[in-house]
Amino acid sequence: MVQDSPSMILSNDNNYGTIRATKRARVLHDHQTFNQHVVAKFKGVVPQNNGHWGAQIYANHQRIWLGTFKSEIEAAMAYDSAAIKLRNGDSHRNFSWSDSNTQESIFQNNYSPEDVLNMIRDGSYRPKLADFLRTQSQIDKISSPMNQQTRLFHGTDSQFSCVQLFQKELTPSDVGKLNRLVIPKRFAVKYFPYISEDVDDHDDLELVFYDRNMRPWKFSHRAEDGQKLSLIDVVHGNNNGDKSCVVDGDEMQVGLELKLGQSRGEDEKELGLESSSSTHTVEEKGFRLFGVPINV
DNA sequence: ACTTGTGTTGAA
DNA sequence: TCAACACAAGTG
Repeated sequence: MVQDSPSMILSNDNNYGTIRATKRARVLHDHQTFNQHVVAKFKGVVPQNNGHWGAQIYANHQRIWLGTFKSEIEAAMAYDSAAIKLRNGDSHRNFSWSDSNTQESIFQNNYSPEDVLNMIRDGSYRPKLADFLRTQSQIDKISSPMNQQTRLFHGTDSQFSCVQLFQKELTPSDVGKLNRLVIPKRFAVKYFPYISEDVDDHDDLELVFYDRNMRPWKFSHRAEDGQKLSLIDVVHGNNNGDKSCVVDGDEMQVGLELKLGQSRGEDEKELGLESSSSTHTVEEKGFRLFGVPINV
């Protein structure tokens, strides 16, 4: 029932792209009633006496059980997912580090290590990841090729690319003490979820953007459910000393509703900012955006 | 009765 | 760290 091929190549339709799994020879054992040429295995995957496969990962001097799975491949993927969250970049992966893995790490940024582990254990991880990936590709299609500008961010524990949604030149009021960033209404309408003008039925939540240092920038918004990860960045102006604020966005999950506040002009809407980031290292040159020093 | 996952150990 | 193995705890 179990094959003894030393290696196998899987082509996948999902988002793992082409994955090559290298199996390592394993000592034969026969404590199982029959069968038993369980000959190869993935890292972090351990055979169960009933033909199922268990997944485990070691972190901080302790073994963390990830659950049991019907196939060793599922178990191997569970290990990989846990490894992405628990280890930093390094560490062996059962499946090659593809762009999907990169996307997966972005997906995981929405959750704590415990959340990720729990989702892996209760089986909700894969579906959620698939959902995220699906939404992600949808976003890529929406943004027109002309505006599509890929930028590479180097986060503290991840590296990924994203698609620029829009860019806006900062105004004096944007960098003033009003704690708000005004963006053209057309951008809000085009890229953010629709929000009703109804002032009553809504709870204030926050929309978080992450800069290249994965520092969170929280904007007041209105939401119903779900989460979203967006990116924000600052770039140099062309000729003069102007700086521009670039807002990139990658929707991670559906169900979020953004609170854009009151519409002022015919053309603009504003975003209230809570200036979330806790501690920041001081810097010399640059300016402050919502009180947060911006290096240039 | 069968499955899951922890205890434990020896090897890398 | 890591996985092999034994077996107790958990499930229905």
